[in-house]
Amino acid sequence: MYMHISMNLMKQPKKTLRTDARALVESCAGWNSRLAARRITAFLDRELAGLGLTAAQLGLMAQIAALADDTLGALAQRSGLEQSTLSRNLRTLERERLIEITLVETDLRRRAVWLTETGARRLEAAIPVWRKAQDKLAHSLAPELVRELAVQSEAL
Amino acid sequence: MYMHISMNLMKQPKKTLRTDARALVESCAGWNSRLAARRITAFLDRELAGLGLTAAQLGLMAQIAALADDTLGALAQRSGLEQSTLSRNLRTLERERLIEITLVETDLRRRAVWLTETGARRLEAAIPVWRKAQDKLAHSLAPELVRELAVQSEAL
DNA sequence: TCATTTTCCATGTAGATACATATTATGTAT
DNA sequence: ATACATAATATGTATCTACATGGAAAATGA
Repeated sequence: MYMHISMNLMKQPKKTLRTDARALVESCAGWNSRLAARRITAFLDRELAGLGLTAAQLGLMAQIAALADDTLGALAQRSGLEQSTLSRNLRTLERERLIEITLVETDLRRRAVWLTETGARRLEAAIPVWRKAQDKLAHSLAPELVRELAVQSEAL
Repeated sequence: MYMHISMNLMKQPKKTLRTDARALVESCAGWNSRLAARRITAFLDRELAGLGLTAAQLGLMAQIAALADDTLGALAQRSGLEQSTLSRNLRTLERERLIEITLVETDLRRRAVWLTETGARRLEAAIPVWRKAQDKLAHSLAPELVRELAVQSEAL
């Protein structure tokens, strides 16, 4: 307590700031989670190279393939993506004819998404490659750990 | 094993694809790491609202404050960011006069970064808020887990 | 010293992400 | 039935991210 006061009086904000900054860099869940995500995504992108799908696109297409209720809102919810983000991410898949988006007859505000034949084939081809990549990745870190993190982060 | 063969012969690629897709969605380290990062970042952004720094900017400024050797290349290395990504992320901080980037006299290819007085004050103000946010976040997930993940992902 | 290579950084291009806002369609209350 | 509120999605704007490439400076080699 006294030390804290004296530090303030000593006017060495630079040094304190550097120390605090180092603590943040070391322990910040935000920074570290993004760092891990960048590295893992880069790794998967390398492994998936040549398949015509990035790791992010593969994930999104799997979400679409896995979904029964397939309106954009439900998909955004399940994906943990902003509705507007999803809207734009879908656009690139749509442009490549991997998915289709159409009106829902019973409610013209809604849109439904599904994989095209091309999209289904592309996803089907990517999955075994993804499996190998995931196994390889598991040598360095446990996917269940990442899964656990994703689950826990839902509460935030 | 027999079942696997018979499934292939049964030609139900749709159903198999859906099952595979669900497995991917559940377990993919890429998808899950990005999902967790999105959620954690969104949480921190909410907690930091009004400070004039996003979670990403706070992290980057802390990296700068923590760094002794402060050329862009070294910073990119330490940050685990692409050099080009770093270059652009710095630009927004520079525009707000939170950092300064100048030539290194002894090697005109290099640039050095540091916090301005404004930047240092902004960071100093943000740190206690970040600490509170990190503590609050720790109720839902362990930051050490995220840290561990970041460390392990370096090997990929 | 001059040509070549290498290093460092910026920029072109493009996808991923989110907040605020606009748009259109549906639901509701009078 | 009309006016208003609500819901689903798209769009404007901005940051984050990375790959490929370009430009300038330094290092290297002959």
